[in-house]
Amino acid sequence: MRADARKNRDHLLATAGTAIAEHGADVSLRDIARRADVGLATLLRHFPTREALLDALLRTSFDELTARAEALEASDSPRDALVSWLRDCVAWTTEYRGVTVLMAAAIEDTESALHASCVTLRAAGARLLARAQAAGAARTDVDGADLFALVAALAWLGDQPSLAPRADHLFEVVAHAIVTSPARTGAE
Amino acid sequence: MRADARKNRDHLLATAGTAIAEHGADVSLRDIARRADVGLATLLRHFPTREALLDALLRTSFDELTARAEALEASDSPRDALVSWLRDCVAWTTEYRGVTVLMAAAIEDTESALHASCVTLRAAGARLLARAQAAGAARTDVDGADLFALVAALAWLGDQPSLAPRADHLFEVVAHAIVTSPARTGAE
DNA sequence: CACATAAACGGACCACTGATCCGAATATAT
DNA sequence: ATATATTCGGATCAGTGGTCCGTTTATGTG
Repeated sequence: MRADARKNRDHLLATAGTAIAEHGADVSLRDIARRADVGLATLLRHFPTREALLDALLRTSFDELTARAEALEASDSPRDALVSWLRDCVAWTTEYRGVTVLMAAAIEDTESALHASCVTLRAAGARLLARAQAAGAARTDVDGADLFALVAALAWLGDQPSLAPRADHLFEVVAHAIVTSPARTGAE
Repeated sequence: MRADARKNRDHLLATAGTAIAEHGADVSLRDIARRADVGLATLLRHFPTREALLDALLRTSFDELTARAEALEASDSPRDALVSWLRDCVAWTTEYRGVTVLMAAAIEDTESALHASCVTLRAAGARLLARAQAAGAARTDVDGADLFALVAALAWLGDQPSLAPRADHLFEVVAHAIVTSPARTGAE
């Protein structure tokens, strides 16, 4: 890749990061390009779709989340590991308002640039869930896809300004519905 | 109101109903106008915003849901009354894809044409919840706003094509999290 | 029935969106 | 220094919700 192209790409990524953090994931691509002192066509050449841009932007976060899931697989409490990882997932999405809808669309759209990352994330969650289930610490009638959907719904909830104040509390309620009751997570 | 205006209004409402049922609540207003053989300006004069159009379109459904809630207040099982009403709410939104997001935005936007209907609905749910709580059949740490948010999240889940297959199952999971455990609802 | 007037209509327009094209500018290798 | 392949971005397109204003039309009064 040519040096100037690389510079533009990096600059665009940085600009997109702040723009999305400020105005949500459906900010105008033209605005991002403008703020990066670059033509819209340039942005679209580097990132042909909004999904592609987000994928590049969120890839490291994705990787951190999956890495954290793997680390937690060695934890001594499968229940706490699961709940705490789920909490991290939901909390992470609050950084980038609007990303949840795109992820939900991407998980079953193999064409989407976000598809692979979403599938990986779901698999990581599924492993944590399976471990908790094996330890008798989680309902056995939910699977990885259920978990993904539930996290997405809770994240969406946090994205809606009017519902966001309830998000944390409802996370606890829903989390208790998944992990089996013996000992409460102690967070409420 | 002049006779021709009334006719246009009714025709627009009918056309909007089918258009939204087909393509979701964010279908192009221009399309609706076109299909109704009417100028976009005419649609926007009758219904100045998309919310206003939806409010007119969904008002009867809203009223049916609140009426049903009131009827259920006399039921002999506060727990079943609550769960079955919640199920109805979620099921209803599947008729009009995309309406959930607008309702979530409207519940705290007093300017929105949907605001009043949403507030009424939330109040109806809150009464059913309070009754269940009084009967010891529901968690006491959730309120009407929590209920509204939870229903919205589950409805949103059903709106996402990739997550929709899980919606029914997850409704049961979440419902069990709200009503207290003594007797399962028997739906799983 | 004819006509005046108030009401409703809709085409033309605006600013905005994502997207595409292609001539101009430019970095890089020879 | 030059040739070439790469990158750039302005112009343009079809689409969106929204507004304006001249034209049409329904309606009730003389």
